[in-house]
Order: sequence, then structure tokens, then C-alpha cells
Amino acid sequence: MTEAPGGQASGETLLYLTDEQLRQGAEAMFFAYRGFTADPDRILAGLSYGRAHHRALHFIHGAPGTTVNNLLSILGVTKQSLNRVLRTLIADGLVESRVGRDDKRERHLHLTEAGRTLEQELTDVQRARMRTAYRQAGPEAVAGFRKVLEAMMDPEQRRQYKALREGRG
Amino acid sequence: MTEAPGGQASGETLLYLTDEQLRQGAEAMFFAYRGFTADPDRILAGLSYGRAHHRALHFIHGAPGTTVNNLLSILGVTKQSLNRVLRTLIADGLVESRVGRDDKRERHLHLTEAGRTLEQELTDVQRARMRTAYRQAGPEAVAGFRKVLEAMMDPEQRRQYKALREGRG
DNA sequence: GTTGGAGTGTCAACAACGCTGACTTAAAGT
DNA sequence: ACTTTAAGTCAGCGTTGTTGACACTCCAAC
Repeated sequence: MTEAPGGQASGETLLYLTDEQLRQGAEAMFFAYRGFTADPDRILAGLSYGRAHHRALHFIHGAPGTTVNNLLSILGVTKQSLNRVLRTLIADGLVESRVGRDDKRERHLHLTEAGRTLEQELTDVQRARMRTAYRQAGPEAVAGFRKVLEAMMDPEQRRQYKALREGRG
Repeated sequence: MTEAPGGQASGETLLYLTDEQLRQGAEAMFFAYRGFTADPDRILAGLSYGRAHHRALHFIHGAPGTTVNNLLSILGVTKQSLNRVLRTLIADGLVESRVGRDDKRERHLHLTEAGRTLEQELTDVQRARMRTAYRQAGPEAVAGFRKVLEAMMDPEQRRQYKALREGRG
């Protein structure tokens, strides 16, 4: 049925589009994502935090002063879901919520010193793994990696992703 | 702190190992994984199934007759977690569980016709996205993509990943 | 042959974190 | 004054991880 109607592939150049290759790509994504999150997960487990807390810390660190609404659209979760996470982070003194100066409805989010410390700790182990993977694979492979990942995003996610990059220059 | 102790990078060739580059890589993984799972998730949502059901169907399809224990080590979850998913899939007639002939403790798992149909449906939408991404990025990018993902896995996960490939030739 | 341990799978209960829906408060915009 | 928007809250539910306790099967030692 999905066995490539007109034969396996038109030639060597399209070998990477066979069903088996795509299947392997999907499995690679699955296993790699597990590895990608494994190290931070270990740290978080001991703090009764989860991946959601890590993501919040990560993006607040990357865009200090961001509003709740903005964070919501980046993370792609509901307000209630994010709020539960933010409430514990604020209560534990890792995140600070400041009322907006211009628009007082808004809350601007910042990491406290403790928040920066935990974010750093989580980021360090995750970056260590990525650094090793990047080094093993080499610069050209990394360029390809980034290219495929970007093409795999939804348009809206790709927009978010690029905006973050530009926001940091 | 983690700002690359001995200067930004030794040159152009190592630009991809700066903290900012690694950070972008992590964000790319996050956004891309969301895209990667989005299409199957939409289908599953209407069936009161989740990602776990998709994964089970995927790997049973890829290794028919596999035992629960084997599936366990591939998915990297506890057997109780997997069991709940399998129970619903079996109850709904998507998966068949056959008592082992040699060792009656084992259960060998197979997809039923209905199971194959759903697996196909889920796989189709996921592969469509990957195919588009692969085509946009080109063969060399895809090779790099696979290389980096493989390097990002835990050794055990990499072993599983390669074993699956070889099992299908 | 019986018994004890290891292996495989099942059931029950709990936690994290998504979701929807309904509601409040406060501040802007018109 | 009225509507819209930003944020927060409460209640409740579903999926999917977890650990703990238990049943069935096999095999090997006694």
C-alpha cells in the first residue's frame, strides 16, 4: 500500500525517502528525544518537579520579563496547565512575577538567583550531551540536523523558534 | 560561567559548539518533537488513545510476535504502564496476545487486521510530515540529522535502535 | 516428586501534567 | 458605561508515568 508505488525509489538520490528510511527516522526521533530529556529528568525527579518546570525555567531564562501569555504560546499549553507549574516555581522562590509598569494586567516573569542556579544546572547536563553528540557528528551533520528539525516544525512553531533566535541575536 | 572559557570558539569550524548554538539545538528538538507527534496525536485524541498506544502499535507492527518483556525494554517504561495500554488495545481488538508455545509464561503480541489499519493510518500522517521535511532539507541534511540523533541516544537506546534496523534488514 | 527461586504478566493505587469549563479581578480600549 | 483582554483560580477528567502486592509458569536443587 505505502510501498512506494512506482518502485523503491527513482534512484540512489531518493533512497532517503523510502518508507523504511522514514520509519527509521521516526524511531531515531523517539530514542533521541528520550536521551535528550534523560539527564535533566534525573535532576528534576529529586525535586518533585517535572519537564514542564524545566521548560518554563528555560524559556523564562531565555526571554526575561516575558509575560504569561507569551510563555503560553511558546510552550503550547493551556493557561491552567502553565499556571500550576508557575505557582509552584514562584512559591519555591525560583521565579519572580512582577506587575507590568505600562500595562498593569500583565505579569513579567524573571528568574531569581535560585532559579538561575537550577536552570543552569539543568541546562549544563543537557548541553553536555548535545555537545558530545555535536562533536561526534561534526559540523556538517549538525547543519543538516538543524535543517531537518526546522522543516519538521509546524509553521507557527517555526515562527516562534526563529523569533527566539533573533531576540537573542 | 558557561560562556566558553577560552574564548567563543577556536574558529569558524567550532562555531556550532557555542552555548548559544547548543541552546538553539535544544529548542529545535523541543519544537520539532511537538511537530513530529502532532499529526498522530490528533487522530488518537478522537479515540481516547494516547501516544503510548501509538508507540505500542508501532513497535508491535515492526516486530510481530514480540514478548511483553521485549517491548518493555524498547519503550523504556515499567511493565505496569505498558500493561494498561496493552489491555485496552487487546480489549478493543487491535492487538492479539498469544500464550507462548515453548514458554507459557510469555505472551506473544500481534496486530489484528483492525490494529494494522490504525497503525497504518497513524504512520501515514507521521511519514507524510517526515517526507516533506526530508525533501525540503535534502539527502545530506538527512544523513546529518540521523547522525546527530544517533549520537544523542543513551548507549542502551542506540543498541535497541540498531537492533530494530537489523531485524528488518 | 516436591519445593523454592527466578521470570513473566496482571491488578490497584498514586503523582505529574496535559485538557475543558466556569468564574473572578483588574485594567485597557472604545 | 460597555466590551475586551490578561491573568489567576477552582473543580474535574484522561493519559501515562511510578511503586507495591500478587498469580502463574518454569526449572533446578533437594
